[in-house]
Amino acid sequence: MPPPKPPSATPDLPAEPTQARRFGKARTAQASALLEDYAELIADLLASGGEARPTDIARRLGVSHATAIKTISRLKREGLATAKPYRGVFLTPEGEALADRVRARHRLVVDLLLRVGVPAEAAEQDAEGIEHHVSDVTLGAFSRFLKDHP
Amino acid sequence: MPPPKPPSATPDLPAEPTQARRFGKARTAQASALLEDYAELIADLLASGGEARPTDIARRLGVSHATAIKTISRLKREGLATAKPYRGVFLTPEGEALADRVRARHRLVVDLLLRVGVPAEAAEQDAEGIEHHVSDVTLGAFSRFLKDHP
DNA sequence: GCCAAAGTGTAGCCTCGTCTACAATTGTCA
DNA sequence: TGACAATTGTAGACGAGGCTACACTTTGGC
Repeated sequence: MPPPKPPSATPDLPAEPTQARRFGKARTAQASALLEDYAELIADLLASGGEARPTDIARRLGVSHATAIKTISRLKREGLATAKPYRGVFLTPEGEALADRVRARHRLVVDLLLRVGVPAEAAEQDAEGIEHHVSDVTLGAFSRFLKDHP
Repeated sequence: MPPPKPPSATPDLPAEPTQARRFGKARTAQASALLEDYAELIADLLASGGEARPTDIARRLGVSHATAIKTISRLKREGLATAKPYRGVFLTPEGEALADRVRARHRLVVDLLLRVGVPAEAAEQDAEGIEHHVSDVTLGAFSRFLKDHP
């Protein structure tokens, strides 16, 4: 490859740092996505059934119980959950706060999708993946849009 | 934990299989996200600069060149790209098709976000993460919404 | 009271995506 | 022409997230 192309081989695309930052953020967002899903699900189970058991969590998420247990360990490591052996999982205050935020965001994303005409089934499905990448700014815009276009 | 709760410990949440399917899909979507980003970027570089070099790709994506090269290998393994040592990267027809699809989807997602009032900067940023989780059904809805609400 | 089934936990393995460090190639310019 | 700087490629490590297989608790029902 020719070295003398002075600064970059691609003059017209957006400045690299911007694009790199964007991709990087999308990558890190994905990293916390799993924990968010777990927190939300645990909160749901606790609220409705009273118990959050690894096997139930695994079944809901479509993974093996071993995987669920491993991720629950990570949740504990990050201070989001507590669990004593053979005793079910609970959320710490931070875990609950996270779950609340996630739940609100999920609802908002689904509502927005429905509002722009996405069928319910697809809205739920896609929201599961989309929600983890919606920034607060965008969330605010969604909420405003829904208020103005009921 | 009590064994005799007949079918499940959580009676009121949506049926497990549905939810598991949703999460599973979100997980696999994320798996192809990287390849999609690479394909799109390579197409951009090829179109504008004429060359797609591993180092440029790495810089744009904000990763080390080693990471880029490894991912390019995967692209080749999956039949999306071709590359000879020290000679730059090119897309196969399938790779180009993928890039086209990804680019169109990206544009549609950004447009939709802008249309509902998301600031340009946030729209671009969030779209980078969101686009990989937007199904064809949802994409169709977006396109219809934009046509009906110009 | 015991016991078998269900749930829980552990170990070991795999792939992906990322990195750093080191080796090899290229191509210009002195 | 040959050396040097940049690019490219390779090796090895690591953590996340997944799985299967195997071991250990718990607990209701007999």
